[in-house]
Amino acid sequence: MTARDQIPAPRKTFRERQFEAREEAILEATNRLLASKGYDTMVMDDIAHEVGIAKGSLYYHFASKEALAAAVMIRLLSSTRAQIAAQPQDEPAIARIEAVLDWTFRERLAGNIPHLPSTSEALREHLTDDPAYIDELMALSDEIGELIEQAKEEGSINPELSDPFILYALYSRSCDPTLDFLKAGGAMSDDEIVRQMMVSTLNGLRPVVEVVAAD
Amino acid sequence: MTARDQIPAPRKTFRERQFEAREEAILEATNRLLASKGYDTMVMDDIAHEVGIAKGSLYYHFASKEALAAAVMIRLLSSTRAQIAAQPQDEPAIARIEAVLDWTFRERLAGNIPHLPSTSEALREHLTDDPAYIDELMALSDEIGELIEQAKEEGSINPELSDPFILYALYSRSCDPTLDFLKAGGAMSDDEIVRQMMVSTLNGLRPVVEVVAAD
DNA sequence: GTCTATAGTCTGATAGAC
DNA sequence: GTCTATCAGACTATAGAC
Repeated sequence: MTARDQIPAPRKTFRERQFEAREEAILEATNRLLASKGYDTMVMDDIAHEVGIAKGSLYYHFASKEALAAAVMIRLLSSTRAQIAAQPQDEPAIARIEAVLDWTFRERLAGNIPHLPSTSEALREHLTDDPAYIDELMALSDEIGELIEQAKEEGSINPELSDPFILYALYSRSCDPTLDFLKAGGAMSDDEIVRQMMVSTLNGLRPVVEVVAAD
Repeated sequence: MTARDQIPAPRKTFRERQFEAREEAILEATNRLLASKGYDTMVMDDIAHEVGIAKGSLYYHFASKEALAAAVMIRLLSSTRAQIAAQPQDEPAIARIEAVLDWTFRERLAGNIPHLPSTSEALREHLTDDPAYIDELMALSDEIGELIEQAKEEGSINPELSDPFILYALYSRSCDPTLDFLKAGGAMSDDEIVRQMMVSTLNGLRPVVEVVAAD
């Protein structure tokens, strides 16, 4: 903003770079642990051990376990938004919803997504008090809401289902434990699991076909 | 088993009756608390206070918090089985599935069902080690599996969805957080919530209607 | 009332970026 | 030479099962 604009201010010292890299490593490790153990079971020592740093250092980067978990969740929301943004704008809305859902299922199967459902009560409260989290969640919900509206206009979603219902249903499918059960069962390939999840989810939202008697 | 069988009910019965009544009261209170607060948030003092007994007395009836929660879950499974059993045998299987699902949603909305999804990791492990719970769960799963098979034979379920998938999907819908979100939103009546849940769930399982071009 | 688990703090030392 | 992120790890405080 000053006359010094000639220097684009990439004044990132190596120190800052390392600081950020470590922070990213902490987030990455926490993400993994959250996906595998869940919030309650994961203890701060686990994270410290996984990253290979002292527990105290964690608190250099994040004020609390909850704040750390919140940062991970925000990261998840924003990578989901990135997926939406990456969809070709000329595709019909329903196809874009489908693609994002497909991506979500596959990420879940790969163990890259911390599961919200078993999120602790304490964490949920903290989350709803975190403006950064709320902002990100609202932004994502708006974007999905937009897709839902478009898909309805295109006639590819059942109009008797309300917009909030569809939004929540999509969130719910993203966390659906069915995926974990089938994966744990080991009898189905990942592709097959995703296929059945997609089929039943999308058919559930599709408009009902009126079968007219042909006489 | 002894010669004393001639006396069918010694005065112990009264005591037993009270014991059982108290046990039922504990289960009822725990059920309520589990439904409203969830497992982690619910502390043993809550239960003792709710029932109006000393905390120590809880341990006279149940060995641990987990055992108590397990007993509540078994109770839930068996009341679900009772619902299935109460369905008229001459109805098509899909109608019976529909009726049980409807009952489940309404019980949830009424706050009578402890929500499984936020079940803690520790509890889940305990549950899977509890033969009584496993037995009940398997029995219920068998009964639902039976209905699924029948419904498939009747042509009312999409044959490209596997039986385990459908079973898990039904369990999943029973715990679907969408219900809680919509209820919390307050913008929809209970009937409307149930209607949309039913529509999307059942359409998701229904066979795909082939639309044949009419030329 | 007892005991355990664990989030979170404090300390004093250290290496290395500035 | 100073500052800063880090270390190891003992320590406190608290909640909650039992």
